[in-house]
Amino acid sequence: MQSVHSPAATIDPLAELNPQQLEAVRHGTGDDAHDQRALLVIAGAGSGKTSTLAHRVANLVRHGADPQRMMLLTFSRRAAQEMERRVGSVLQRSLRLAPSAALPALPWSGTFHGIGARLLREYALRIGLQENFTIHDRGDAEDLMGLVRHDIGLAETKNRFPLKGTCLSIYSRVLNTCEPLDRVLQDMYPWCSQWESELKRLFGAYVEAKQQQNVLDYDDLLLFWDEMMAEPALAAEVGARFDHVLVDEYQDTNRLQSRILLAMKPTGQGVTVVGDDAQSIYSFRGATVRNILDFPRQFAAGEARVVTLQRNYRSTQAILDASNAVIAAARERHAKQLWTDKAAGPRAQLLLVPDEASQARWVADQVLRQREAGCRLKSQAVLFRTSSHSAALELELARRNIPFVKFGGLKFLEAAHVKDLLAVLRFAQNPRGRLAGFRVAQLVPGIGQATATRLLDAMAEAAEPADVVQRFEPPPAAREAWQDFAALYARLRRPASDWPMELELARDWYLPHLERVHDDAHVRKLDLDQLVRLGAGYASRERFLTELTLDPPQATSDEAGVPLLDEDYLILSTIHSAKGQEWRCVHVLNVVDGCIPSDMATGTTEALEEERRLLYVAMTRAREHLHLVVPHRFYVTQQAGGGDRHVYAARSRFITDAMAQRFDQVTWPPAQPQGAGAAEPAAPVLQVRARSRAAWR
DNA sequence: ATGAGCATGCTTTTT
DNA sequence: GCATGCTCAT
Repeated sequence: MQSVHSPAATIDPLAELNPQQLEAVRHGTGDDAHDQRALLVIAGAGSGKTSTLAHRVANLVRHGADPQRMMLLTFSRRAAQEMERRVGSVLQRSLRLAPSAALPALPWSGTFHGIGARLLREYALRIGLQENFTIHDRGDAEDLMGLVRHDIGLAETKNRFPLKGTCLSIYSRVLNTCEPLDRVLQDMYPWCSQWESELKRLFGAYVEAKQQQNVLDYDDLLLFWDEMMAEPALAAEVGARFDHVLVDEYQDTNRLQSRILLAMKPTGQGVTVVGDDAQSIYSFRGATVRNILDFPRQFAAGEARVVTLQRNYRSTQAILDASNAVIAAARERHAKQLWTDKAAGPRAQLLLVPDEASQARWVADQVLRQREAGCRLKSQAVLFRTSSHSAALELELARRNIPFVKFGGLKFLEAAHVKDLLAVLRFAQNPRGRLAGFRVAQLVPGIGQATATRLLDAMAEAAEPADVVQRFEPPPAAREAWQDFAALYARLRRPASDWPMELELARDWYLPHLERVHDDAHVRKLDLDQLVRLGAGYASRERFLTELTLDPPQATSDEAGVPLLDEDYLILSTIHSAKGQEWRCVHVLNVVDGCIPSDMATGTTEALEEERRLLYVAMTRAREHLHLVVPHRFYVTQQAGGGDRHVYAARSRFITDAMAQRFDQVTWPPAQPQGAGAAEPAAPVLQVRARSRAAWR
């Protein structure tokens, strides 16, 4: 958001744009209508990218484009909603709509995977899919890979065979990068190269299993879409449905995604992509910067028009100086230097603290200090490489009653009880899904693996698998409990939908089993209640299941419910989840070697370069204040409670000595003449307070 | 055949 | 510190 306007003052919203933004917004419309080339917008951090894209969409609509015939591919549903909101606001101002006028909906906006799922469901019958397919998330996909791996006898090889997770990563990488298996093995998984033929066999069987079970994994959503586009008639039909296809964060797309885009719009007419190669941080998922670098020369009708946005509206010059210095050391990049006419502002700070505990204390202190200085908690963020890095800080914040919301690294959908309840719904949605069925059947006491397998085999044989559930004969001990489940299942299978009522029914059936199996059932029940509340927001069971797996709750606030949103709270986020966002004040934790770059990622130069861009992304989120915290002693995780194994960490290699000159270097706590007590001022205070509280109990 | 009880190992980022 | 995988008694 680059500036604030009073609604009355602005009639031509384009007046607020700079010449390059204007060029991007107007391309192909008005005076420019003769130019129907594809458009590439290279948008540096904070250069008003979202605003430009929103204006472009609004401008197209003003020139007669139909929002129903626009495809907007964004990185998350949140980004899609934000885009919809801002397009609406621009249109409202430019067309002088009444504030109450209905904003144009962009029904085809979402992630590649989300849009893929919708298209595939719509075209299912024409491309040989059943339209009630369910979607496996990463965990499900791994589990299925594990089962298949076991079934075809690769689990007990003489030399250890790659784990199921590794197998899935390899499989996924082959598809997303469109590279042959041997190449991928050589480049990324050299230690698995000896298993090439076995892996090939495994992947074949895995694909077979998915198809028999009417399930798709994440990669299938792109793969089948791509295959659909390889059929000229279908490609033409789908392509013709959309006059405009706009892709945000193009630097984080992979080969498969760019192929889909090209197949839909081979001439490039109506195509807009926006991105910044310096912010590419998803290569672990197969994304490649080549997409954005090669984009201009891909289209039949000629080279794409390229517009570069270098003017930064977000950060002070001091913050840009520091960020520019970090990215300037990158090996290969689209040369570009961000500039601003904002005041210099305070220099970025490099904070040297003794350990993680003091890091947490310093950040908490600093957050409160900034708040006193008028910076709301919501305008401040703490960023970190890995979700677990915020653990110490979370404790400290809780102790001081500082509310926060954490983005990224959420494992809500991975909790066993949440998976159980969702499996019931998925089993009802798609009776051929073995994973869900297997899980659900074993919830019934007296039914274990053997009986569950018997059930699912019978279902796989049957023409109407759902009927098998009703007439299935479990062992006598399980008969009564099975009847209860069969009744629920019949209810869930009724064609007339009574969503979200059926979600409650499923939960009510599940609760006794939850209590039987888990001794912390009361805690887990809260998650289920949350799931039920979440479900009420979706139109149908299918939409709920699909969108929950493709776009799971991002933040703990999604769990905590709406009321919290009114309050002020601090943002905690992984750097990945901070993409596209900005705050007045940003703290980056653990700017030490081993964390940034992660010690998992120092193997190849590519991986290392990505870590550098990650730090760059973190730094460029800041508008006014930027603090990089460097804890000197870093505790080793994964050790039994109370352990004090630690390593002495060095400042991240991305901040060289020369670069450090651009920062204010501060040591905290400041050295005391006597030293004693300086580091732990909080301890005695807390004791006194605890005692005074205890007096009232 | 089931499931309780114990040992082991693995931990980045996300659609 | 948690989930998965194993063993063993029922």
